[in-house]
Amino acid sequence: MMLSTARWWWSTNERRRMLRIRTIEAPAYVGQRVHLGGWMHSWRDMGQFGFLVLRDGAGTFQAVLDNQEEMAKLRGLQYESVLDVEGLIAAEPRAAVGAEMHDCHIEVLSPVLEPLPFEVNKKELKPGLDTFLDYAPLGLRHLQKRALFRISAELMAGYREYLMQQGFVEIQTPKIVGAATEGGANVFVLDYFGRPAYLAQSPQFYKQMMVGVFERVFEVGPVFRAEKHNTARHTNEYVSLDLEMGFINDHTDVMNMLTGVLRHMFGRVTDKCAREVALLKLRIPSIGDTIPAIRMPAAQQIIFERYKEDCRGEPDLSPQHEVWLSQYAEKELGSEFLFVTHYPTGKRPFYAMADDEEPALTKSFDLLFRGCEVVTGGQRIHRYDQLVQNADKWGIKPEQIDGYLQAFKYGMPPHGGFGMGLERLLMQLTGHTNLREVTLFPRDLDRLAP
RNA sequence: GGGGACGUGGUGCAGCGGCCCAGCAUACAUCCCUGUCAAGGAUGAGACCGCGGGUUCGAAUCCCGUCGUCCCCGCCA
Repeated sequence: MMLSTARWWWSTNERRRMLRIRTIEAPAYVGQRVHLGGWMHSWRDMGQFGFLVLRDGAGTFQAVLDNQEEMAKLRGLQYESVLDVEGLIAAEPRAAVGAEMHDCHIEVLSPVLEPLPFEVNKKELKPGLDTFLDYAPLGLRHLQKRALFRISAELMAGYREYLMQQGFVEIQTPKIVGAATEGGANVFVLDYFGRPAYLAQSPQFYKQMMVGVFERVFEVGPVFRAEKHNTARHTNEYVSLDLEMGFINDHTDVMNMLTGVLRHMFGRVTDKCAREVALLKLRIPSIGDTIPAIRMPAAQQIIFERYKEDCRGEPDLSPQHEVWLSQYAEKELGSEFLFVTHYPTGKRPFYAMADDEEPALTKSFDLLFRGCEVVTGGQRIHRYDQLVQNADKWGIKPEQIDGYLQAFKYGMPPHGGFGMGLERLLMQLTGHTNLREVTLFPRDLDRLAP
């Protein structure tokens, strides 16, 4: 249950100290005079009296005003004005939560005088994405919108909670880096006291180095991709839930850890976000002991047989392929999740461990969730000479990745890990179709503010 | 980087050659209402139909350009 946030509050109305409580705690204070502080969510003037719904960081609560003097204080105020309302919490069966505030005294803490650009107190948020993002500080106050980010917070909390139980240590790796050698995505270049530096596109190298220190590490942090992609499932900055773990047998150990942490994260959302889940009408997926896994070539064979498109031998899956495979997994395997394993060597970074029996394939995996890729991971090469050799094959000179190689030179255990896109996960969980809708302040091709 | 749509009061939409000096919902203003909870009712204000050219007797509507937005693909989380 949520901790009480009740605090003593100096009332300028009453010239005395009174308890300020949060709206969701209010029903527990029936019979007491308290303060509620919050935003004017709605105001329904019925003539002789009116209903004021106050919204705070936790929820909403209704106050009934039947005093013309108090009602007059709301004249000229727009919604979202910040009010302190002092009054008596009374049991009232006609109120939505069985209680409401009576005998209210209002103090206007911060008046809003200009009409809002759009309504934030309606059931659904109306404006288009661009308009919404222009007014994100306001729009994010919408109950559905903020429910989304409360769930996001619990996903992160669940991620941390589970991994710490599993002996992982949380780390923060640098986001300003001196070399951009991982390949794949483009990196942002910045001026570092006259030298070029880059925004980290992944904590990959650093979390691997830290396996040499703690064996098991994880990080929750931003990553930056300078790709000029313009799609509904890409942004240029996102939150990556990373982990890396030592002493594994192969990539399936990492997949099992991922399965466990996801199950825990969803469990935590179910426990802690019941109101948000109900508000958004979410269906939280259940995860059994294991998530089904299918090898890349077999996946392509299924696409060929069931959907009549021949992508066999292609190095990667297209978004359409991922949708099809998810459909297949749901129908035939009863799972909204599906691991696709053994991506070809050429499609994966130089540190990816090749499969023993089929060296053209890697011990790697992607996790598909309701049709979209949300995680990529695998086993890494841990032998120094092999890593140097492979880097060379990818055209990377050892001196470029000096610090990284050092970890391996001085002994690294077999290890692996993954990176999970927080917003991607949230998007799929909440049924949104544009990543920007589930990113607090998205950064994309042409949006840098707010 | 390639392809496809769409720009109409604050917001979200309708209208797609003359019935439109532009309609609806909501927001906003004034008023009515003693149980609202997407409150209801009355009245009112608010848009030179993204911008610039052109076609036409006549353009929100057709054409060209331009800017902006959205979507799909490449790439990826």
